[in-house]
Amino acid sequence: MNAPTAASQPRTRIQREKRELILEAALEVFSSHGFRGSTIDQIADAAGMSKPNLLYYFRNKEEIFQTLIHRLLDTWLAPLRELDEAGDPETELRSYIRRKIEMSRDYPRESRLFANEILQGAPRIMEMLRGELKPLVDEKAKVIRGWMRTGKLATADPYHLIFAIWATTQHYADFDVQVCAVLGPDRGGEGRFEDAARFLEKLFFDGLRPR
Amino acid sequence: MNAPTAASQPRTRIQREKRELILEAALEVFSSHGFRGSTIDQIADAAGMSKPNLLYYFRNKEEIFQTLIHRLLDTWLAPLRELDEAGDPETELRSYIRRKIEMSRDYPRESRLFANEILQGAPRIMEMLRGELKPLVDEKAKVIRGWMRTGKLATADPYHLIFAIWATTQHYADFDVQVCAVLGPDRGGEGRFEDAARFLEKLFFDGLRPR
DNA sequence: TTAGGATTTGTCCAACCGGTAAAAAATGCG
DNA sequence: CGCATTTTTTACCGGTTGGACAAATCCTAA
Repeated sequence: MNAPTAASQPRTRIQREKRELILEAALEVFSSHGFRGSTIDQIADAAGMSKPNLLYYFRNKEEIFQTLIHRLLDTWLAPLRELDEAGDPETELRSYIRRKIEMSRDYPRESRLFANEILQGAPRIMEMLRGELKPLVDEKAKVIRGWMRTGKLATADPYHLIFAIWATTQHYADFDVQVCAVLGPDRGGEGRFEDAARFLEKLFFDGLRPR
Repeated sequence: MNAPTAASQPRTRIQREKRELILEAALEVFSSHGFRGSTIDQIADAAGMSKPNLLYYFRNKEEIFQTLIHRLLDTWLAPLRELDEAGDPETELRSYIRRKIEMSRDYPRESRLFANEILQGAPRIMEMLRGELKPLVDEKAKVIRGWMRTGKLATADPYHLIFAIWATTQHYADFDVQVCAVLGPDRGGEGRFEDAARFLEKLFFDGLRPR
């Protein structure tokens, strides 16, 4: 009687497993074609089931996307949340940069999913940006400003600093094909993430002016 | 007799004007929905004509996209081309950053067009990346490495430096809605580009470690 | 074992999408 | 003007897409 699409919590083992399977497939498909560019058939294929079967677990395409992106947000924001006011500013920011580069290496699909959505004007996640992202950034911007006031960090706009860290680190996930095309076949190996991390830590703390 | 779709050069005044009109509309539509997410109807609407009429000027959707992106590439790479080996390294890089930020402010659609395409694996522009972008970056990377050897610039990987400049500056075009959502209504005005330029110049040259 | 719910499949549909064909209208030129 | 050429419109087509629905099958607990 109870269709799983109506249930907020899956009732059976199968429902839990299949919903996971679908979300994994949806991540794969949505992250590489965007919302409009992805079809339910593609997701169903990737999940190894028929379209009607998939639609038994999710009301529609929109609901798959929403479920997926809401579930991923916490993972995605985790590195920023871990920024610890009590820690040493330089150490904290260095490991934030490192963690973000590792996320680009290990979870590029998640990065591209968000990038795709924001690029198209974030019509489906604007709430999340204002409701969860902004408060978190506001909070951490205060922390960074506090660090700057102690003199342990040069004074700069903390918001643009956070943007700069996002941009540079996520670049290696979102624009991976470009990075690889420019670096060429010899330098395009897995080492690029380690190189990027080293470069960025140096750039962010020392800058380009020789000392 | 001669259909304009077969002609490399438009023959009449109307053909020149209408093709321009279509490309302008296509930029608007492609840049905000990506290739697959855009429909010929949307572009035709934006250009104020019917779909068959549009298809009188371009063979198909693919040709509109290719024409558009090839025409835009030069504009897009112009700032990097202007990097002058003979100039002062710091001045040259500062104005490169400024120009790129100005491009994000003045031509955000062009930035998003490329971003959208690269995010989805660059299936339609991979040739351009390898054939035009890589050689240019290789050349400019050599220039930057030369500057570093003179001691006027700290030593760092020039490729990752270029990536970092692209990432941070284009972020303000590609992720504009996120930037605005995080900065909030009070700081979301046009000043954000000027703030960004100031922040980035300082970051790239001085870094975050207090002096 | 078996009834009742959970799951899966096959079938179908209306809207949309890229693109074509041909007729109609507008344009330009001698 | 008269006529050829260019441009626009109308009508249409085959394929795809999101989604509905009911029949068939599977599972599980009593």
